[in-house]
Amino acid sequence: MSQKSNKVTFADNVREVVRRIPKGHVMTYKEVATMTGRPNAYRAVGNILAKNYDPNIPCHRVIKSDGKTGGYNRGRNNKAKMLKNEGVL
DNA sequence: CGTATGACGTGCA
DNA sequence: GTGCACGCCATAC
Repeated sequence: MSQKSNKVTFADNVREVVRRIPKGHVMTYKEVATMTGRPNAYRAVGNILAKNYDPNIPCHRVIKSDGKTGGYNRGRNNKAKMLKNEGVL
């Protein structure tokens, strides 16, 4: 645990948090930022995901505070559709 | 080290 | 209700 010699950067934290999001649940960038400890760094959160979106990370479960899907793969793909497919209204 | 960028958020007109 | 501009944080170059 605890990252000893491993440098945990904001990106690592964000990825971990996003990966912890259960199916049928979505979080806003601000929420994720708050979970990482930087409630005002929602900007960095989007930046991290934007540059380091992994296939194991449901970044599509991360939406905007407006309830909009925001973006996924540098685009909009069918984020809203896939979310609905998972059980997110 | 400084600048630029980015999948955002909020406020105001 | 919609559109524009500014602000914030971290990473990359």
